[in-house]
Amino acid sequence: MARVGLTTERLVRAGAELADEVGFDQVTVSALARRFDVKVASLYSHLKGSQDLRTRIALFALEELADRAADALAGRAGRDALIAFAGVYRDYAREHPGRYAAARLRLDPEAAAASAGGRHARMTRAILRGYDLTEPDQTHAVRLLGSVFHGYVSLELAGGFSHSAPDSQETWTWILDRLDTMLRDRPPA
Amino acid sequence: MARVGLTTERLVRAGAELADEVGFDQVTVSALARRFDVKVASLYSHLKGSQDLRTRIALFALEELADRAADALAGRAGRDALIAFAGVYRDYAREHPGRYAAARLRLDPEAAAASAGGRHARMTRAILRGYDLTEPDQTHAVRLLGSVFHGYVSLELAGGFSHSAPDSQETWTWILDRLDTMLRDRPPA
DNA sequence: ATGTTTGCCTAAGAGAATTAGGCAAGTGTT
DNA sequence: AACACTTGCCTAATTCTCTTAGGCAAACAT
Repeated sequence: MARVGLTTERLVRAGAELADEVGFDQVTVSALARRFDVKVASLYSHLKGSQDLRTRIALFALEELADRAADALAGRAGRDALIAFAGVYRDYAREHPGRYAAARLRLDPEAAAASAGGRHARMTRAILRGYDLTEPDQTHAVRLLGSVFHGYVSLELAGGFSHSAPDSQETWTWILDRLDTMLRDRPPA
Repeated sequence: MARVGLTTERLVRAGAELADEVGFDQVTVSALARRFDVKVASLYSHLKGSQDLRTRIALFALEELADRAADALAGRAGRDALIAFAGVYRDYAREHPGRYAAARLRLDPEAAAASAGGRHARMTRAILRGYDLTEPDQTHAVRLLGSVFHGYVSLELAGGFSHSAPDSQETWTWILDRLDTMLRDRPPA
């Protein structure tokens, strides 16, 4: 009985790849076992079960995404930071649709607290410090940016913008441009 | 063997209710059969299977949502129309989270073509006629509104805005106000 | 070499999806 | 009212995934 060398770490990484290939919904302990050419029960030494696997993939994706966002933000501010940050989300979702879907998994409170969710929120706030917003407005803006990025990326991934002109990239640029302007302008009172 | 009177129609409606109660992901032909106190195999006279059930629930939800949106739009224009239309999405998602999730199901092209997706797009364009946008800008704006509404509603449903001030309603109003202003303003060049 | 840990196994049982084939409750004809 | 006919719901069987329990041997420490 040759040992394959399973670890939770390797399983989660492989699960993330599997998600990108077949969709996060299709990630199953059975499929993962097949991928390692191992019996299903063997995974239960490393994972609590199916739900645990999904949660771990989600946490992994959130970290990876936060790392990329942090890189993109380094040395940028204002409009540049906004564009770079937004691009990270969009690119990640297109490169890794399964992981992106995983990152949107609804986590239970304890998992959420241990997740990179907080980093994401802090980075968004950091970008907004480049704009001159009062406190409640900053929170509103955090929520707006989250909504636009997530919403756009979801719809694009679902194929919503693929069969009509103008192409998606143009709209993306247009939207970021308007958001930047909106945040810069003083509210009309 | 008393006949219960199953029909595709009744099954889909019950499936939609089930989705609202336990989540769209948990909607299963088995659960649906239990709900009608009937054996699972009996549903296969009315549905092609599990995937067919989910697709039908999605189409049902899209129609229902489009009907509500059309009602809300009747007799309104401009900013009022925007606010009413957006409110329909948000309220629907909060009243019927399972159906809303169903409506976001990725449909195969033929199902998508037969869906109310086109009505949704046309209504969004109708709202934008109240603003003075050139053609490409109108398409960009359709996509922006879709992204914001969907993104906001998803995040709110996932509990993203529930544990911090200011409350979600305030942000919602703030966002719609900014969108209205943005669409009204001539672009800065 | 020896004992301990532990990685992967076999076995077994439950729930979900799907297909094939059967009987009786309805429906329509005469 | 009796006829066949359609069809709604059934039983039965197969496949697949998830999960737990318990076992053997490989890796590791000494």
